[in-house]
Amino acid sequence: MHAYRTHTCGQLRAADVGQTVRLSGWVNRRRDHGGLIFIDLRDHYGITQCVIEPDCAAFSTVDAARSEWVLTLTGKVVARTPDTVNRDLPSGEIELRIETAAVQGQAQELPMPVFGDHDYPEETRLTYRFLDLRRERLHDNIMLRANIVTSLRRRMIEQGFTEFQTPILTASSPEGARDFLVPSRRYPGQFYALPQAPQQFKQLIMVAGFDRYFQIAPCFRDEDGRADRSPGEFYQLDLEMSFVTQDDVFAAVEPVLAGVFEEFARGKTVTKPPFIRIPFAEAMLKYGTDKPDLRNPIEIVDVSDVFARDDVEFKAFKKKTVRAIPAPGAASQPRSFFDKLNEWARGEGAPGLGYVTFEDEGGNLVGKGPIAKFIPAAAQAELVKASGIQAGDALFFAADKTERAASLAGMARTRLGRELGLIRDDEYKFCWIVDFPMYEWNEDEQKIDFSHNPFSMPQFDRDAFLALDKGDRDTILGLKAWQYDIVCNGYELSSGAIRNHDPDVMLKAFEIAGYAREETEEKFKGMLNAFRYGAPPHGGTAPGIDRIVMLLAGEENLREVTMFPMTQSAQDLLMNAPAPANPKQLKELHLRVVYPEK
RNA sequence: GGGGGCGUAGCUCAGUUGGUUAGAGUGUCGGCCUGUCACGCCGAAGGUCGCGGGUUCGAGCCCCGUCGCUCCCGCCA
Repeated sequence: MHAYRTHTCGQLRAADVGQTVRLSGWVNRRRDHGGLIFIDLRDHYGITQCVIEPDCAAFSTVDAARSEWVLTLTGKVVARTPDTVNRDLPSGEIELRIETAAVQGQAQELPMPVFGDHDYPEETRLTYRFLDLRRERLHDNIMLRANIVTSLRRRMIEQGFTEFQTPILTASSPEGARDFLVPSRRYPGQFYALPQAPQQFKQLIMVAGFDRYFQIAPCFRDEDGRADRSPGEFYQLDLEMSFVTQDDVFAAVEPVLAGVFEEFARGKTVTKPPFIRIPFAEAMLKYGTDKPDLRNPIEIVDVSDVFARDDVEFKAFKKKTVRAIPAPGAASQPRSFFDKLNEWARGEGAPGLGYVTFEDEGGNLVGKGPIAKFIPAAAQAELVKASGIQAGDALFFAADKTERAASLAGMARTRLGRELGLIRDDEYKFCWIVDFPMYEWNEDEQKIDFSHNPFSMPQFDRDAFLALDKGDRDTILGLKAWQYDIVCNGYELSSGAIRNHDPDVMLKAFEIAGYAREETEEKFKGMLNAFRYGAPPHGGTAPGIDRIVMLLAGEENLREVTMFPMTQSAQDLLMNAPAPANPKQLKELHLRVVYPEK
């Protein structure tokens, strides 16, 4: 007989009755009836009830065992009597009658019980992650993650992509997030950087002629965390293809994502390809964000013109961008509902959130509420027409400079959707956001910045682009890029582009963003050089693995789908990182620590 | 870097207007219990009320500071 087990704890059934078997696992639960002890033995595969009576030689061993001790139990599989069958347990028709018992590992009093589905503070869960990972919810989430990754790999390989590894120790990149730096021992004062993404490598792989690349790639960015953004590191399904247009990339990615979501959606509906494409500008108008949750039926409309009318006397909205957010059925909400939203808007830095409710009076929709009296019937009729609202609905207004009005309207849309219960939670709704602006105006530094990915190809004639100069500011800020995001249920799942593979256009693109040609040459030497020896047109994208798993697991926090996450403040409480380096290490690396003052 | 929430027994939490000895559940330990599966019953131990300072006759509670976790803003090509 095997030293530890003949079966797993999830394996034994009525058909195994009579066999002598050996199980190993953790004590999930111990029930002591004095003369009779039940042990629920748990391993990765399941739970089997084991029972022992006092006349057995192993009794004292089992009697001493406590929760989470690791035991090896040997004995006969017996059928439970009909009245003691446990229907909730796959192994519930049988139990193991313990004959011998061995303790493989004891457990101290637990800082966090494994049994049960109670919530525990993040700090405890992270410090004792190995215990948390034993618990059903996290254990299942991590297995789901593994299965999703396997499925993604299979789907990519089936589409003719090849997985390549790229370096972890590489060069720092300008633009983008803060880098993690790794000091060089051999070159005093010089540093490697961890890749923010394998961006340049995958483009070099295309130049090298490999045609279709993918990788489950670790990415490192030294930025602060959020619920949907791990601090420090995360994983992407990084992919790149040669000789493709935007449509080709979409056609390659859609079946992979739709497929993997179908596979793991557990009954929820998934958008069928092709996913709809929403231009960035339209998304900002209709949804007030570039990552709209399309499960929310509310669509924002611009009503600046209505409030600009001479017969509308509401001064607060004059000469501003005014966006209207229809709130279906909200007219019947109590006054407190509107007050709460107004208070929330103030908290977001807005002057407030005006509203008009609409009711049917003799076949006409009539506006009610604090600001309705400033809007004459003709203007109200225009609001109704523009927003498509009906009797019993309300219309909220966000008024400000265009960008702020759009953003506030977007947040109000999300909030209203949630509070009015308009968002179905049994759907995964995908869309592409396309036609991102290439550049944006940096108000603080009074300069032009890359809006998103500096490696994207501008949607503009090559010669005309090369001829742009400072005087063409409006043209430059109006430029679109071959740049696209995939959004699902309000989460940005993926960002990608058709790349700029033309060294002249690339130098020009960086020059517009304020980088001297020499600087760009220096920073991107490897890639620019490669582009001068025959570069194919190419493009790709990189769906975030962690967010995909989070969505499919129905979680709202990445730590629930990450095996060993850091805290929001980027500490690893289990391994105790970061930690001071010892003097010998520092000396070898030619480093001296200068602590911040105060 | 900034704002909000939280921090009381191993764990989850309650704790009144600032007032006697800070409670409950769970876990732990001891006793009883042969069919439980959140087993049950009896009993016990267990507290730097995150930390430091202040106000007060008196602080878990009020004030100031600080630390940690978390959510958000900034940041995230």
